Amino acid sequence: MNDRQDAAAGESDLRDTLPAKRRAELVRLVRARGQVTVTELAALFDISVDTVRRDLDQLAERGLLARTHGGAVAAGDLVTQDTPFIDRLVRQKGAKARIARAAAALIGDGETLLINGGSTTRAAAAELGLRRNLTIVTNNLALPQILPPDACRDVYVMGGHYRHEAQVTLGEVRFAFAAGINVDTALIGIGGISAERGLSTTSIAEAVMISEMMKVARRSVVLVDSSKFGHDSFATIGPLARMHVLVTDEAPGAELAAALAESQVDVVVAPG
Amino acid sequence: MNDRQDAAAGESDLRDTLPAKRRAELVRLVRARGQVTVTELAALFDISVDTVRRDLDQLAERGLLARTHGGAVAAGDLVTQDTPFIDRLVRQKGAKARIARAAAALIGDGETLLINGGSTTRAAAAELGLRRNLTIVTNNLALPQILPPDACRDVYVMGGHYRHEAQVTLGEVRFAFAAGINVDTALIGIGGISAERGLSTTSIAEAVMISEMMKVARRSVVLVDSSKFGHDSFATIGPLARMHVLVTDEAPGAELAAALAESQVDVVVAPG
DNA sequence: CAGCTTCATGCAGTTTTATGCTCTTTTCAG
DNA sequence: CTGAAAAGAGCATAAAACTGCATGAAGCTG
Repeated sequence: MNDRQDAAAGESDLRDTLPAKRRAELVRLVRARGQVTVTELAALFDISVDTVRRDLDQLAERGLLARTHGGAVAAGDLVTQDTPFIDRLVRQKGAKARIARAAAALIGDGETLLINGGSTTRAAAAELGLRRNLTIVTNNLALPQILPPDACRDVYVMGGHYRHEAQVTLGEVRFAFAAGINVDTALIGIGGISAERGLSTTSIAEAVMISEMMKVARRSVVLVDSSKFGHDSFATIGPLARMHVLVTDEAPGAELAAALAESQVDVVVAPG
Repeated sequence: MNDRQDAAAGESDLRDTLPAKRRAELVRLVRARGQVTVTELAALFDISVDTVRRDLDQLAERGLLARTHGGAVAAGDLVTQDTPFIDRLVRQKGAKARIARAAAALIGDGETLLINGGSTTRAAAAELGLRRNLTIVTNNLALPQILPPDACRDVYVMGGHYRHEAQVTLGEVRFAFAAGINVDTALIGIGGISAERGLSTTSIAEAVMISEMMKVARRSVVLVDSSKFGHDSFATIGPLARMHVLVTDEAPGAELAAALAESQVDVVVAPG
């Protein structure tokens, strides 16, 4: 390793930087290079590998990068996709799978569905193996491949700008909804839900997309696990009353439960 | 930088990648090429064949690819295509990959591209690793994941009806092109080409889609291997004059060559 | 300012992971 | 049917990760 001057610009004298700035620098590095190793960073910042590891863990927790054995890579660069096969019908007992099953149970044969991105809705889609003659519209590019083929009469993918990290398209609304569709049910995964701020998600584009989806659906089913109760994501989608059914893994607390009741939302708690 | 010349752009310097990133890269590779061999990967990543095998096994377990004797193929390809063994790789290296490289060489930095479905255009897209600031619009749902991330400023996916066998969307044209786009170049893979009937492909919907794509592109580049010379697919796209450049692996015969010349089509024969 | 807490850091010991090597078994092509 | 290539099963090793702990700086409190 080099003592001081590094070849690449912007990496000179990274020693004696404050922890917070060091982490910011670290994120910049991993984004620029694509990948970094723990030992490499330790030498670069002149700190121990333990500190580097702790930094990386913390940044990974915040979703700013993806931790791997030996180092870290840029956030979107890892494959985290689940198995696209139907044998998941039995497996998995986590909250997400339970929610997925409960949500799938709400769907009847022949329905038209609108499904947005996110791992929970993806899991729900995979649980639709026993349904028939479904028509499905989605902005999740991974979904068509994992949908049980026998269950779907037609699958439509919404066009738009591709967002690499989430494998979804997010569009100028005209672009996505030009056909003017109407559906029975929208299956929506979100980022946060609270009594005060209602429903929220990570980006404004996605919030707009979800809002549009809810408008064209006769019934809006929101899938969210209990860890997101009382937590608000960046972009607000709308008030609780915008959804008709909430599917989750644990009963919400008193405040949220009251707000949901007032908004006439059916709450489905997935059985263990 | 490298002492080994890399077969394709976007595959440069795959050695010394972190295990997790290497597997992600591996998935991208197999999706782009359709299939890969163990020995080839071992050389590419500079690791032992044992490690490659373990990687492939693990990824197959997660359903991200399908394992075969000698290598692996893309997840969906095992069922739909009759791929008994990897010998197709040899054939592909001969024709498809050469065409892909030659086509990618026609693209400059900052261009806007329209790319349709098909394995040849998919291979060409994977060769764009050295380009920068591309804007890409496609109806191929597998493409966004195999496009070299550094090469693309924006990726748009066209909405429409999902066709499972080909992993593409085929739309009511309004649905797909509502935004009214205009692009520099259309990269088009087709099913057949002949002096009498011109360009053709497998389905009417796809023929309509390709026809629309060619209309909004300033330059239409058609990719087709020599086995399709003189062969007509089910649905006619239009006359030869609709395209500007033909990229193929062998010079066409006299009759077709004459027709191409008359239609003022530039013929690019990919070097061996 | 003394005493307390919090945080960041580094160190040592243990556990896990990743990798390559060898040997045997299986698969595939001619 | 036979030989070569590929796969599978152990095994050894080195790197990385995890755990608990000690240290020292910074910040807060009365």
